[in-house]
Amino acid sequence: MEQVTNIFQNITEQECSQMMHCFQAAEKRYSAGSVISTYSRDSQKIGILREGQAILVRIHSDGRQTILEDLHQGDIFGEALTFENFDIGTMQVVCTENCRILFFDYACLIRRCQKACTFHSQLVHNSLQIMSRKAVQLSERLEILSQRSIREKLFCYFSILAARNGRETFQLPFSFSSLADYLAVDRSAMMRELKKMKEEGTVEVEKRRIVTIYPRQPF
Amino acid sequence: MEQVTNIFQNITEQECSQMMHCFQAAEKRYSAGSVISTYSRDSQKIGILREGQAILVRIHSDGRQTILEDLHQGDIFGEALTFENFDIGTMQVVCTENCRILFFDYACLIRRCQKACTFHSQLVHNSLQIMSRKAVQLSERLEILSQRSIREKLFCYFSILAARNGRETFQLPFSFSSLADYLAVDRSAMMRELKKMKEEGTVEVEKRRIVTIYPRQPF
DNA sequence: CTATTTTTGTTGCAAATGCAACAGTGTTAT
DNA sequence: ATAACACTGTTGCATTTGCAACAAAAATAG
Repeated sequence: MEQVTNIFQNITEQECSQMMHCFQAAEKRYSAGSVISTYSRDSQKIGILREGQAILVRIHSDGRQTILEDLHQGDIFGEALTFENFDIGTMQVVCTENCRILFFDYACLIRRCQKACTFHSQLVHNSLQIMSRKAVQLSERLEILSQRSIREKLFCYFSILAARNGRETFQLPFSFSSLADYLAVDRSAMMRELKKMKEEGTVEVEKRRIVTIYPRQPF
Repeated sequence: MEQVTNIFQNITEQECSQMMHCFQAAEKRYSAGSVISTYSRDSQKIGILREGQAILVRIHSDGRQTILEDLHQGDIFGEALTFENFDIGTMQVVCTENCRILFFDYACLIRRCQKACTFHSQLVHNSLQIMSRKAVQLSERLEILSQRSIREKLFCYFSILAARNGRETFQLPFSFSSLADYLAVDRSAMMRELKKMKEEGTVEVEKRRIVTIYPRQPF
């Protein structure tokens, strides 16, 4: 079974164009910094982030705002999907990069349309996959951030990457600066810790290539 | 619109029992510490956590394990929903409390059964709601844990609770010990910080009743 | 190729944090 | 009623961390 990253995965070109019509789909572009107003205006639409990055924010009464969710390529969003018991209009989707977004009717996703398109099951499956994979990713990062020290955070993240790669060696997916952001720690403090770990021989670092050397397990 | 916490919300009793048959549903009980083996054996089943708590863990080759997800009441899980590009059998759902779990066929959820039950849309809608609400919750905690200091973490969490309650006063949903766990900080350090904040007058604490006093916004 | 920007690597220092340990208070079980 | 247990509140101390600041290397743009 393959990994689902695209809501239209395993749906043919032909079915897609058929569906676009069926669902009254429309693609729109937004520039970095702009607010996707369709979000609050038409709660019946859901959006698929085809390209770019965005955030889902909640606006507090005092003007402060909380980031509720980070949205990346392939993510699905829409009021129909995030409704909680707070007021409509207090939430916004804001583009942090130039975005390309495909909107379509939420009702179409959850029930079959008149024409009884056969790919509906696949579409629902893909949606569920994308959302549950997101939960796993978020939980993964939560586990990392729950670690108390920088050293533990590094270890935790490294072992996830190692496991994902199936070996003790792997490539960092981003720069050390971004790594510090991802681990939510100070970059210089992280570098210092990394240096110590190298000296102690618990990791080997060469550019973005990392080799983890697990300490002997006590038992 | 109301908050969806139960996958069967807005589905009548009658439809439910009809569905149970339709979906070959079965409820099982697990005691704390036990592994839900159905998870890896029958990948076509999904589970609904009706009662209790569980975790989704990945078992590494060296015996170590990573918690991928925390599962709480109402959560949906199943291999069909969490499959990534790692081996089957390396993941387990382990009960951390006594659990009551309802299993049913995943295929039934995503496509209409022979009898064309009308509540399918509702079921799919509920599933999507539950999963997206989970993403919001996880992101919320991520934002909190991304804060650098204990003070910022407290503020961040308190303002989320305040916003949720619609006022500056609210009740902590759990003990201070649990709060420290939730914020992933040392309890005594948190108490110390809380004391400082009380002295400075930025919060009022009386048992589990918290009043946040926002500092004047600079502009 | 050169200028500019981003990333990496370092350090001193003050402040924040975790740890350990203990006492007091409240809660629950027997 | 009393014991057992969980939660709260506190403190000293060693360690870790964040911050600020700077230099060098690497990547990118013009």
